[in-house]
Amino acid sequence: MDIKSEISGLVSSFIKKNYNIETDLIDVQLTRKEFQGDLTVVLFPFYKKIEKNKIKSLGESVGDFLIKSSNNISNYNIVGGFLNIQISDSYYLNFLKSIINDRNYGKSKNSKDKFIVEFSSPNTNKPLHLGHIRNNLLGHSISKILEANGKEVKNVQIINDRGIHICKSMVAWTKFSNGKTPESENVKGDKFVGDYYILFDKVHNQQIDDLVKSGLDRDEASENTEIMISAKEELSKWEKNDKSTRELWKKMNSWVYEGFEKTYDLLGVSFDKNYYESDTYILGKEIIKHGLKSKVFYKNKDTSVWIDLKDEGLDKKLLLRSDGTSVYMTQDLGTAVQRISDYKNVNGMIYTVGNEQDYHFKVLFKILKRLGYKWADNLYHLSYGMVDLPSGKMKSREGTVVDADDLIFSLIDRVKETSENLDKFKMNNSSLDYEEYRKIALGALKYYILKVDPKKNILFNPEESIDLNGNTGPFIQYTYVRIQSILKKVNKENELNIEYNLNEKEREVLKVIYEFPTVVKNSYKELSPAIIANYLYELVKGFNSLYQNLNILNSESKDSTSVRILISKKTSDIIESCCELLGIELPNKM
RNA sequence: GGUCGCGUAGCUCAGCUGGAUAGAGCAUCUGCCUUCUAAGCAGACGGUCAUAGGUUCGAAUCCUAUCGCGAUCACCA
Repeated sequence: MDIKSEISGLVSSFIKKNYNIETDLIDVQLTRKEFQGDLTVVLFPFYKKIEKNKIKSLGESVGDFLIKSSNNISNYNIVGGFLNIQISDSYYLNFLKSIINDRNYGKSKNSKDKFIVEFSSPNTNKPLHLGHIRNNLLGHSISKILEANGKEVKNVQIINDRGIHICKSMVAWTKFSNGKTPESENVKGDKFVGDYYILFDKVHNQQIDDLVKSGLDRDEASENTEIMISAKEELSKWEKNDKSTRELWKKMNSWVYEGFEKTYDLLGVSFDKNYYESDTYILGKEIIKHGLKSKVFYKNKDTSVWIDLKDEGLDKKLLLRSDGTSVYMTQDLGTAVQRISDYKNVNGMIYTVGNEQDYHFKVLFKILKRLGYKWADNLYHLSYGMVDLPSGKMKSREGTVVDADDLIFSLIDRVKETSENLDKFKMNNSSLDYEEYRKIALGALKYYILKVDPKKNILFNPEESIDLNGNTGPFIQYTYVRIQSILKKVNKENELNIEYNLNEKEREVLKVIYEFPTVVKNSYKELSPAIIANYLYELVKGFNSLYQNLNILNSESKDSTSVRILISKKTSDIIESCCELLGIELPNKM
């Protein structure tokens, strides 16, 4: 039985019996580091029921009672209104013994719940950037966290593969490429297509300037440049299913997908299924039709379709343009319904999308509910803050967007350089493999991004902000690698003597290990990888302190050696588990 | 203007459903490489938790107002 609930139960029954005080759930919490003890019962609430000067004697009698009735409790002390309870060494040691070979420690048994997690969801007109990195890392990590909590998880993305933005790239390519391809130029496909999108913008702006010179006002000019008109024609041809347009569209999108795949590989993410807006908008339109029939939606005079959500504190929302074409919301309705019917019996769906779309998802979920879908109650928008740069926001127009691939490769270079300057490698004239540099660089990036609460904005300085020292991914990887080299030196299983007296540092680490299952649950409840990341740091820091200050091997007694080896082993297991939840790979050497 | 989110050390961030003297890392300064890897350890310095009220035995945490920053309120996605 969990020791917390054991104490909670003992205390409340004791107080009821001896003081005749009915209590709510007794709050048992972890004792703060500065004080002696492991768990703390807060006695302040009893101020109301008994006189203040009797609190201490109340605490004492509770403490004495606890020691008498549980052999897991070895001691207690009272500071102010806090009853600090010390858990016996044998409890910790038995606990360690019981989990030492449990590779799934902290994870829940399969509950057969099925979840869909959507993330990434790019446009197909340009490469992935830093914002997508945060999205991908969050989505991937949440997916792993759900799995650790016993859910069956499907990872999906919705690819925005149609619209004016793709047509822009298509027009620019047709006009200016002379038939060049990613292969012929040896450029990554998404980058290749993105470059034509940029080229479109450049030509477009020139033509605007020309038109302005000839007397048009700027807004008008921007709608009427030669190249923009071509793009619109291309879009309309696409809508009409024009064969050559569709073929070009397919070709250029396939280039982009190839490029995306490479970036996903680099990030270590993958998807069970991709959805395409070019498919789902059709279903979306069907849903609108039904919604009109059932009067959930209404038609304006101009034949555009709307929903009125004013009575829910929201506004009216457009669902179909007057020309019958679909909008963002139309497609999202279709996508949601499609997914649920694809996967059947879905218990929850999580959308990993930036917080600029908070309102959109509020409305989407409301609409689905009004349409009568029962599962609409189980939709969750995992909303995250923007990634800002020291220079301000990322703006594609100003060229301040940080390209995902570029960023990753420059990080790998930096890690390599830093590593080569470390004394340990210089002195032995040795170095690491590229594979290790890659893992370290990505570990740094992933940890850096995931340790921040998802809903907060991140300030990202590509030059300076990823350190390799301190509270970073590499620190965690480094600790892990050191533990492996300890464990390599001892290959025999060590017997654990339950009579052993733990010292303070050992207790510290065991306390943290004890908390792991709670942390996994919390990160699921809050949908926050940051909880895992911050926990991981606490564990690793505690362990390092133990590691450095005590001679783990060859220590004064056989017992202390075996305790420390087992702690090392379990710490290493938990680091592995946490890193898996965060998508961080662990190097073999550092 | 309406709605939503954020504001904690010089910088980047933790702080779980209210609990003890508000915690880390970076930066600055002091020690520690003959022990298992110094990408480390031990320590110093650094705070009016945006501000003002309120609830409470107790508030960074909950409520209200104000200020600051951001997002959003499109027949864009």
